[in-house]
Amino acid sequence: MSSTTKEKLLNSALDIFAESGFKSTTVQQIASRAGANISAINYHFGNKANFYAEAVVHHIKQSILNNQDGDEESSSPESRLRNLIKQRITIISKDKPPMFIEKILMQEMANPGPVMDKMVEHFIRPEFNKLTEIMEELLPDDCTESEIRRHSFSVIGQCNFYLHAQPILSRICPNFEINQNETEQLVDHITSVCLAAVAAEHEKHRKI
Amino acid sequence: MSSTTKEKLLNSALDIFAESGFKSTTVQQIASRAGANISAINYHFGNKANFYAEAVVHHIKQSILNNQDGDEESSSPESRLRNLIKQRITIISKDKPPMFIEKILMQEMANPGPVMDKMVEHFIRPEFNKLTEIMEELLPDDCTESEIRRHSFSVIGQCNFYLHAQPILSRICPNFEINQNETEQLVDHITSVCLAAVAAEHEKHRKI
DNA sequence: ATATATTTCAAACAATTATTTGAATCTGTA
DNA sequence: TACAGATTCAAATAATTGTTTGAAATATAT
Repeated sequence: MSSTTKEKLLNSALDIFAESGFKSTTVQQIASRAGANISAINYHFGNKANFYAEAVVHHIKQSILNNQDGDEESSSPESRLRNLIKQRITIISKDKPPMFIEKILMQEMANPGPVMDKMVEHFIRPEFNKLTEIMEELLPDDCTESEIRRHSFSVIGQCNFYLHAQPILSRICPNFEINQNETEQLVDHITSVCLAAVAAEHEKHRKI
Repeated sequence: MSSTTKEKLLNSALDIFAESGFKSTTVQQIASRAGANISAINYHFGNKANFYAEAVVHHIKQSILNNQDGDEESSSPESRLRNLIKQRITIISKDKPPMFIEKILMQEMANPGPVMDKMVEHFIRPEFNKLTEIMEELLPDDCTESEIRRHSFSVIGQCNFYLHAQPILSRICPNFEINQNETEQLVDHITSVCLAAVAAEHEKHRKI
């Protein structure tokens, strides 16, 4: 429990930024929650914007370390796809309400800044590349780059909806709750939708 | 060109709010662009928050009026699905870069406020209901509510990805441009993915 | 133990910004 | 024309907030 002020600031920062956004969050709030003086932020990080950026990458790196479970490179592309979808959807029930990084991502999508680039490089692009590899294996060999890309986007789009559209979901389907059971059903659903699409693509290319 | 100050304010508001978000937007900016005095906003709308809300619903209602093209209630559920997807995707190329309302929606998703409720009631729920009806027709009769819902979400998720993840897309696939041609291909793709999933669902229910 | 560097803190600073105010101007009406 | 209400405007207000400052406290190294 001997964390430095700098660490305490970094830890207090993310959930407040995630909850209220960069602009609405005051350095006072963060400093208070960290039990630190206001000027500690400028002392350790220079200014608010840089502090925000450092806090985000700090937590991204940390969450990457935590989620480095075996990737089972060997298994079939089908089960690797399922696994990727599961990892993404599971964030909802595992992270419970928080999902700080996803909320930050939302804000950066609505209002892109320098932090968006860091998020893309640190965890979006790697995951997208992994997904693309899987789809390349699954789809017919004569699929174009564009076709593969569209199938990848279909996977991401379906997953992200549940991660990012919670405020819509809770209003449109108040009884819809993503518990452990629903999570499994979602993973099954999205996986079979994507695999059905893959099968249809094979069918189409066979006819030609 | 004889628009009242109130109208000029409403028209100048949305794109600035969409671009910078509620908090970052200053009433000064909007008043300047409208060629109005700052106090006009408080005079006509009471305060900034209410002005923001009124501006959003004003433009939602207006855009609903503009997009009230024939809905062809009679045609097949397949073509109605395709049509719904097309309408949604076409926003990108039709609205060109702006897409003010979608940007506002993004911000409300990242940081929900009273405006989110109005957006849900005014155009999200109606569209969702329409989609649900279509999916009910397409899917096997013994599909559960939950299954139908998941299929609907798959449609929305895929569409919304292109509407909302532009900042990610432009970074991850700099050469990916959604022009007229790509729009058509996207509509085709999403439609066939969803119909393939529907077909698979029929297949599954037949076996049981 | 002393000197040096680092870190913390309360207070001040400077800039921004939503909102109010009260006079001036315009608009329609009798 | 003259009057009443609505609207516009420049200026003032009040509150917030990121940043700076310089002294005090703490840690580090000699």
